[in-house]
Amino acid sequence: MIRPVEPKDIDDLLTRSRALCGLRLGELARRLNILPPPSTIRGKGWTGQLLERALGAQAGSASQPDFSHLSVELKTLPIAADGLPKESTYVCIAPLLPGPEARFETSCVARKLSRVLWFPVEAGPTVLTDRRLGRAVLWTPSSGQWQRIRTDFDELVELIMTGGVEHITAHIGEVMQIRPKAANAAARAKALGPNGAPILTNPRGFYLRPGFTAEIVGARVR
DNA sequence: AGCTGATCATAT
DNA sequence: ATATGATCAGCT
Repeated sequence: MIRPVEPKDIDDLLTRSRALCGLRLGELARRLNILPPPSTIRGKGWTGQLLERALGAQAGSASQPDFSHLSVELKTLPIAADGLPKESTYVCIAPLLPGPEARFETSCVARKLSRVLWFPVEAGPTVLTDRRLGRAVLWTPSSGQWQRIRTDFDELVELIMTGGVEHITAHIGEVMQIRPKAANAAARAKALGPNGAPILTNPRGFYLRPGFTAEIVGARVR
């Protein structure tokens, strides 16, 4: 295995994914001739990018699902020693101005979450290269899950589109929240201000809460 | 101990 | 600056 091509269909993708179950990240990186980062703090997105390579996803920062021809988004999910997701999961950038992205049906949230291949990965104190891959789960939201996602989306986007972006905190939302998503707190993006006038604010992103992703992958509780 | 706000790397 | 991939780390 050096640089796999795109999987031809969903079954192909799942077969490849299952073949990686139990593998340590260091071994996978070695097979792909990819160097591990010096530390997790300097390699926050490394695990996800490693899996993209391993499964033949299209690299790049296009606003498309990782496997666009299959409409499948790939997400790694860090699992702590207790079997539960350790972190929230970034979904996409939150719209700060009116437009198609502000309506749920045509939002990045709907596009990204319609089909997700969740890849559990050991997290915690172990060194990055010793972490093992888990069993991948292909997920499409149930009607109830869509409903909960949409309720949070609508509440959050309504706040933004009425000029209340500065009032948003990560406390809002049952399964999905909005948090800063930027290089740092000084980054600015154009948004709708309180009086309909444009303002500059820190860019935000949608994140799925750990409790929700635990439900999705059927994380064990001990 | 969990969560929110902040941050790190890479590509376009 | 905007998008992708995420985890860090201080505060409650």
